[in-house]
Amino acid sequence: MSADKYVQVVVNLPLKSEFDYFVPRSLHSKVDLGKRVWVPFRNRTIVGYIVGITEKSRIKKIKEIKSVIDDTPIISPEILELTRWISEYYFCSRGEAIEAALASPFKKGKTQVRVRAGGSPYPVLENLSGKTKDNILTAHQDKALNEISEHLNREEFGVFLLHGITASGKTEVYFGAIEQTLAKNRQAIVFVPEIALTPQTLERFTEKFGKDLIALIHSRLSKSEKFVEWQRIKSEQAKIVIGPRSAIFAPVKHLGLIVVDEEHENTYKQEDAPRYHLVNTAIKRAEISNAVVILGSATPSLESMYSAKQKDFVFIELPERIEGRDLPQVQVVDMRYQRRSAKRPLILSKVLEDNIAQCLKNKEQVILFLNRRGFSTFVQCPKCGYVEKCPKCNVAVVYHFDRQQLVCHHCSYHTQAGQVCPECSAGYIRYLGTGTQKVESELYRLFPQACIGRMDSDALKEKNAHFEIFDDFKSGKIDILVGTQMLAKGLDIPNVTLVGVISADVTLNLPDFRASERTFSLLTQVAGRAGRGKTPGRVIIQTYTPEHYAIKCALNHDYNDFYKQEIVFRKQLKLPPYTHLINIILRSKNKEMLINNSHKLFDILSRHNKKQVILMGPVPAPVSKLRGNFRWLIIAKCSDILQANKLLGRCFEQWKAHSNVKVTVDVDPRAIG
DNA sequence: CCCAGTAATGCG
DNA sequence: GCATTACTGGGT
Repeated sequence: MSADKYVQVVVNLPLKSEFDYFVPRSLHSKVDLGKRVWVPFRNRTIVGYIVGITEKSRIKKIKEIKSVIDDTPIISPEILELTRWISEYYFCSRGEAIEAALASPFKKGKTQVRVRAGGSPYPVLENLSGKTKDNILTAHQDKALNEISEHLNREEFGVFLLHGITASGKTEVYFGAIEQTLAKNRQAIVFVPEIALTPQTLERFTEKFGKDLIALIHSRLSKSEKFVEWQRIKSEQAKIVIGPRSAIFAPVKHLGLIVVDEEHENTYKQEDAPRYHLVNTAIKRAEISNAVVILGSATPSLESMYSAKQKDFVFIELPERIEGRDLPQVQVVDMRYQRRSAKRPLILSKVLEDNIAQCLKNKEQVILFLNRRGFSTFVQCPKCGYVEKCPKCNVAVVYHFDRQQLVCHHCSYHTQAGQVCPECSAGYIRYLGTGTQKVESELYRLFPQACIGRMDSDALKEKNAHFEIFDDFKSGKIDILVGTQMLAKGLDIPNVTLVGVISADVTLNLPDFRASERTFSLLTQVAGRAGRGKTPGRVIIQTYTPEHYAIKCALNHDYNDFYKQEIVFRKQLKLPPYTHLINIILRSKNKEMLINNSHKLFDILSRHNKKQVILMGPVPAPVSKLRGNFRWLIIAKCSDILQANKLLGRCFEQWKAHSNVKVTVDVDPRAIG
């Protein structure tokens, strides 16, 4: 008679504990780590994931598993380990982390893919050559690749930070490293910030390796399409996985290389539980599999650059553009000294207007960048000063011209735009502040003969086809493209010779300690869109603060200078990368209860704190009201996340918050609040 | 002492 | 997260 069997199971609920179940003898041979089981839970039956198998349990009244769902484990030991680490580092349950890992083929997914006539809506891989093929590396590329190769050959874990200015040929280095990985019979994962927006990257990958070796994962795939890609990866037919951050859970068997392109991008941070950051998580996965990580960027995040300076990452550099192309000439326009008319707002300076006209004359294309969508960013009554706000979020509503609506950019609230002030009904509402729609209409007025396109998240919804805008711009149908930050990435169009930044101040003045970093990075990326062909490019940046170092350094294409200045400020204020932040966001519809419970939690935290963390707050969050919930904030700064999380865990147990006060913990948040 | 509405409890 | 249980207080 063999011993009894019990399994430890986690479920997709925000519960930190594991649950023991008895395994009936008939199922002994079926249970295995990483398999799913049906288990009785309260009065219902739910899916659980087996994370442990033992011969005894301390639970008195134990229940038994109903059945085993999978014939073979759907979660590999590596992913089990990775998700356990995610739950500990990012303060979520193991069940939630595993759920995120499986989300790709087994959960969400479009049931149908819309196909437009004459083409396909998302990048489709064409088998162009099927073989690796055109390339002589520059001296810098060669040197960078050699350093990485050494590591790849030893099959040893290591992280490389590849700092390559725009158009310096980072992709060629990725290609070389991938070739080496394939030669060793191992697989690679390549991360891109937003798959639908980088069709050109994909094209280059298929040209190089052929579509048979590539598995492409993105959010628009249907469930069955995702499943097919998953199978191709599992069976090792596909050797190269290209995808967004969720591809970190791809069932790659022999992982040799992880490439994170544009590693500084904010989209690599997941905004709901589990709130993991891809760069951090990719490094962990590589560590588990003895793989190599390449983080590539023209503007590395302060965190990554700091790690490189500390010698935790190996730093490699591509300081020159390929084919000896010059960096675009950047000009900063001080908007304080621009002549303005009393009639209309100042949107385009004379310099920018003249340069656009010149481009149109030369049949060259123009990109105009403004990181704010909508028409007017706020509406105000000139008589009584009333500014219309979202009743659920307490932020100013944005006027959208096409819909004739006032729209909240935080929730789904929208209302019909009126003309008369709803407060004093005396004044006529004024539409102030400039968004992409207003820029678009100004361009129609100034250049009636030009073809103008707009590219922001609203345009995608309206037309339901941003690839069309992309295609039209690429083919030269569109002369001037106006858009938000989604224009900053990946666009590689030789005929674009002018890039205009309508206002560099939008991102610079956000209440966020990363505002300077984001501004510098956006300006650099956006400037990199100009002059990718034979004609040298030109960049015009409009700003009211031309003396700011983020703008000056972007003007000089000087990342090192920017880093030097920014890192001092981070050190002084004890901000990342000198410390880790943990955002503890409390929310409730009941304001009094929220404030009470926030103070209560803060007191418990202070009492238990043995210098694991530095506590700040509790204060109203920067977004003090969101979708009807009031929000308060406690910030913890620490040097050791795991230690700090243990403290948080103990305090939450004691806290016993009022049941309508909810709390979320965001580890290494991208912004405060 | 009943019950409805709300807060606390704990899931194996 | 959410169903179950405990509690609170107002009403008869």
